[in-house]
Parts: sequence; structure tokens; C-alpha cells
Amino acid sequence: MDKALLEKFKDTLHTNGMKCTPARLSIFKEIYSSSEHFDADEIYFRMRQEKKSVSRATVYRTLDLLVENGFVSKVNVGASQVHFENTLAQEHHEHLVCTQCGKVIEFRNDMIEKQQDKICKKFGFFPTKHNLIIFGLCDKCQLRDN
Amino acid sequence: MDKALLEKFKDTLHTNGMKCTPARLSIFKEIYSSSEHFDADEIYFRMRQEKKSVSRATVYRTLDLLVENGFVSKVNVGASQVHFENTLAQEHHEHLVCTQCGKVIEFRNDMIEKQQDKICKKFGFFPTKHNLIIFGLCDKCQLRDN
DNA sequence: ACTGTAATTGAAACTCATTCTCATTTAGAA
DNA sequence: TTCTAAATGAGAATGAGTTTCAATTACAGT
Repeated sequence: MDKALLEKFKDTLHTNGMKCTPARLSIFKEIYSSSEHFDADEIYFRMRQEKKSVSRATVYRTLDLLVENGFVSKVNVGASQVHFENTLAQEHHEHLVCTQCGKVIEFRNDMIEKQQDKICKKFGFFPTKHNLIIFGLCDKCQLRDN
Repeated sequence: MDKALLEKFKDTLHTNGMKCTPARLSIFKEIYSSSEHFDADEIYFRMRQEKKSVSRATVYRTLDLLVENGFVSKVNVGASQVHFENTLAQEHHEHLVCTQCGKVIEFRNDMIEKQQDKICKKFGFFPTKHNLIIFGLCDKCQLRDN
């Protein structure tokens, strides 16, 4: 994982008067070790397997911290748990979610972004983030006999 | 509330071999008595107040039934509970949600819809529904000194 | 109208994700 | 090194939603 990124995280901790603990560092590394979506429990279990156990509470607390500081963002994929993705390793994008097999496809569309800005202006609304998710069937699941 | 709509609901129950019970009818009426968003517990409490109590379980079960049959749809408003809105009384639309005061503004934009179709075609994806939500500050909350 | 029966209901127990509590540990400033 | 506020882990608590099961009820067939 990117060394500069880790430094940026340490910086954020420092400038916010938060302690740079082993638990926080290893959760951060775990999250940035891949660019897939994940939920809190996945991180919790991945870390136990790697013998770098932290408590669930700490995973949840650290995720909150990371979201607040823009390192990670919440993604709605229609699941019962909150899903996350790291933000700095990748560009902003939206999601197609297959309701049959769970496959997630990412996409980006500038026209849609522009229209959103237009709409916000019209309503005098100041946007901070957005979330577009399209549910349906992926190519493979369309072929399967239900 | 629209009488034809109620008939349509009764029809749906009938053709699916489900019973037309007082609980189901009053939940249906309650939901269609306004076009606001709501969650399961709101319906539950509104009905107790009106002395038309049904159990929470029945509210949840009936909501599922209504979603499956297209009378109601789930809306993601970033809340911890699932939110709903009735579908037949209003057109499809998206949401602006103020993270400060909770105000919800509805909007509709054909350009965005068209772009979504394009994207789905590109990925061979068959869309069944979508959800666009923009979080931010409404006009009034922008003026307030935090 | 009456009966039989499968669907529906309510109450309470349960699940599951997440949050909270609190006693113990620890990072890092002095 | 010492001190202290911040962070941690373990487990209890919460809250939304689901399940279970015995009792009730809609309604198809008579």
C-alpha cells in the first residue's frame, strides 16, 4: 500500500489530536490492501485470520473515524449491513447491483453528474455527496433459467 | 382515498390467493391516506392512535406484500430504518435530502433516466429499479450559522 | 348458513448489525 | 519517567426487523 497515504492518515490523526494506535494503523492497512467493497465484519474477520485481532467495537469506531475524514465512504448496496469502500485509491463512481448474484459493477457518467448540479442549483441545495444505485440482473443472470 | 385503487388491491389479494383481511385493508388505507414518506413504525403508531391497532409483525408483513405487488416502494433516505412511499399515487422521482434538518425534496430528470438506460445497455444489465439520492444542505440550512 | 381448513394474526421470543458501558491499557505530551 | 486523556476489549444493550406458534378468521365448498 501507498506509503504517502499512510502518512496522510497519521497526519490526520495527529492534527485532530487523536492517537496513532496499532489498532488504527492495522485497520487502515487492511482496508487499503484491496479496493473491493467491504463491511465492518469482513474487516473484523480478515484481521483475526491474519492474527491481527482487534475488537468489533474498534473496527466500527475506526470506520466512523475514516468516514469522517474522507478515507472511506459508505456505499448503499441494498444490504442489511452498511458497506464501505476506500476513497483515495479510486475515483468517484456509481453502482449497478445484480439482485440475483450480488455482482457489483462500477460506472461513472459525467452527464449525470452535471444534471445533478443543475438540479441542486434549481432548488438552492448544496450537495455534499450522492449515491446512485441501479438494481437489476447482470448479463449472466438474465440467461439463467430463473 | 381512491376507490378504484382499493379495488385494485383487493383484486391483487384475490388473484394471488391471499385473504382480504381487515388488518390488510386498514394498513393499505393508512398508507394511501397521505403521500409522504414513512417507515413501518410510523404506520404502526398512527394506527394505534386511530384505534385501529394491528401488531408490528402484521405491519411489516403487509408492507412486504405491498412492495412485492408494486403498491409501495422502498426508498433509501440514509436512515437506519427502511423507508417507504406509495407508488400509485405519484410518479417516479429521486430525492434531495438535507442532512441538517432532514427535509426531503423530490425531483425528476429525464436526461438522467436516459443516461442510465445507456449505461445498462453498455453492460448488458437489465435494470429493475434505481435509486438516486443527493445529500447536502437545503437553502434554509445553508443560511443558519451551523 | 355451516363447516373445514389453510391463511392470517398477535404476542413474545429471537436475530443480527451496530452502539454503548466501563474497567483496563496505552500513546504521547510534559 | 510520569501523568492523563484517549483508546481498547469484552460483553451488555439497543433497535429494526423476523420468526414461531397457538389462537383466530376468511372464504371455498357444501
